[in-house]
Amino acid sequence: MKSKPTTVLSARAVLAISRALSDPRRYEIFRHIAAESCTACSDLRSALPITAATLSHHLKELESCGLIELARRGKFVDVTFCRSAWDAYLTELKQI
Amino acid sequence: MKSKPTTVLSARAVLAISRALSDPRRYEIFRHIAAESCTACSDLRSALPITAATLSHHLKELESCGLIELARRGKFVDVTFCRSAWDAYLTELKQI
DNA sequence: TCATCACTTAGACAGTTGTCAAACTATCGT
DNA sequence: ACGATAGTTTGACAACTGTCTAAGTGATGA
Repeated sequence: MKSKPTTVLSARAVLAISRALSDPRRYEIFRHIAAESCTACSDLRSALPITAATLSHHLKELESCGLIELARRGKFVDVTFCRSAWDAYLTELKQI
Repeated sequence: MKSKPTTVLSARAVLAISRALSDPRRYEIFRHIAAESCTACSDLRSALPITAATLSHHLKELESCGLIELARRGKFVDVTFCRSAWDAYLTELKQI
């Protein structure tokens, strides 16, 4: 009996996630987001020594591989961790 | 009670492995190795469309992050999958 | 010993990527 | 309407990386 209803990830998707995690800064950003589950963009900026432009770039990378979601809320941008994508990724790796 | 006696990976080690897996070709090579558990270098060459030099480069990358081990056996090089490193990596990621 | 085989090293090149400053867009408060 | 705030886009640059060819190393077999 399978207890995981997670989506199956293509090889491309797995690679995209691995690539996203392979940068030190992006990895740290990602861990912050995952730990908080949902953060404001500006919280990340004050927590990490990083330019707004660079943070924006990294967030877009993390979003494009499905690990996070970005949503505008007025002036701000909410960042939410997509645990389902993360679980799917781990499930895929576990098969190795 | 912990059932996993795996080594704890530093953040650097995790990053090194993620980086190693982020290249399409290297990922494919790695999966071959993991599937076979132990292969000869030349088997990989015949299984993948790749130059000897490039393969050598990728194997060294995979070795330097601890995912595989390389051992000379006469003319040949044996490639073995280090499951303990892989398990340690997954354990680390699972904590996210 | 000599040619071949299996792989490594060195060097070069093209493409990618992380980074920042500066200019831009959009929203909020006054 | 205006200025401040939050984030994005653009453009540029340096550093890195994957790839190949060519030359080198070392073992094997005749």
